[in-house]
Amino acid sequence: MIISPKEAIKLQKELADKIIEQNMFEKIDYIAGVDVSQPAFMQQGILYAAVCILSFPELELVEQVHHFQETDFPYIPGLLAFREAPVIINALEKVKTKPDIIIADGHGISHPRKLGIASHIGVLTGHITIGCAKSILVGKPEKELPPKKGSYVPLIYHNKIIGNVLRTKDKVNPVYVSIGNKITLDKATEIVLACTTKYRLPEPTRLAHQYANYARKNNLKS
DNA sequence: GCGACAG
DNA sequence: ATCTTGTCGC
Ligand SMILES: [Mg+2]
Repeated sequence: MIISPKEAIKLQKELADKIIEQNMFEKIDYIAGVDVSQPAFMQQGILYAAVCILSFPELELVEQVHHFQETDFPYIPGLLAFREAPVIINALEKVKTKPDIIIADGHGISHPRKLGIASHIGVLTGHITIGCAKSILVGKPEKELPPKKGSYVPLIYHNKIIGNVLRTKDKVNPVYVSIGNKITLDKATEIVLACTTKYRLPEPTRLAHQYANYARKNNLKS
């Protein structure tokens, strides 16, 4: 029962209606970063997912887990979640320290059908999620982005604001922040910036990427 | 029909 | 996404 791209698109349209664009949290003590690592140019193969839990606002690593499994779904722009979300969700179930917010490496509602991987994970798990992508899938920046860290401009698609283009480091390419689930764009942007130190990517996602890569290269089991 | 196109 | 050392710019 391998879901087809056509069925995947239909499912995205249904799940998109379940997204809540309001802050559904009160306190933020722990933030998780999730990402996936895979062998070069392997459409079919094993995917390693990593979840890094950081204390907030200290940003100290308090727990990290990984999980790996085979995949059959190829990478198709717009359908990334059907390839990466399964292993990520399984990894999340191994975590002891339940995160208040999850930041995913990819888009949230800044997606052709409003259901990028961050929203996909949010709707399926009920978690509060934020999308933080490294490049644009759809939309265009409203105007030129100033070079200073902390500056941001709206990401526009069909004349609507779907996210924010955020500069997380002086004179370095920005990241694209969007609502995943149960949070507002303003709060999501504020949190991503608060999670940023000396690198382009926010610490949760940066560390998850690093650990997923480490787990895969060292054939970590479990 | 053509071009764009997260990771 | 990943491969992979040195090298250029701030
Ligand atoms: Mg990734």
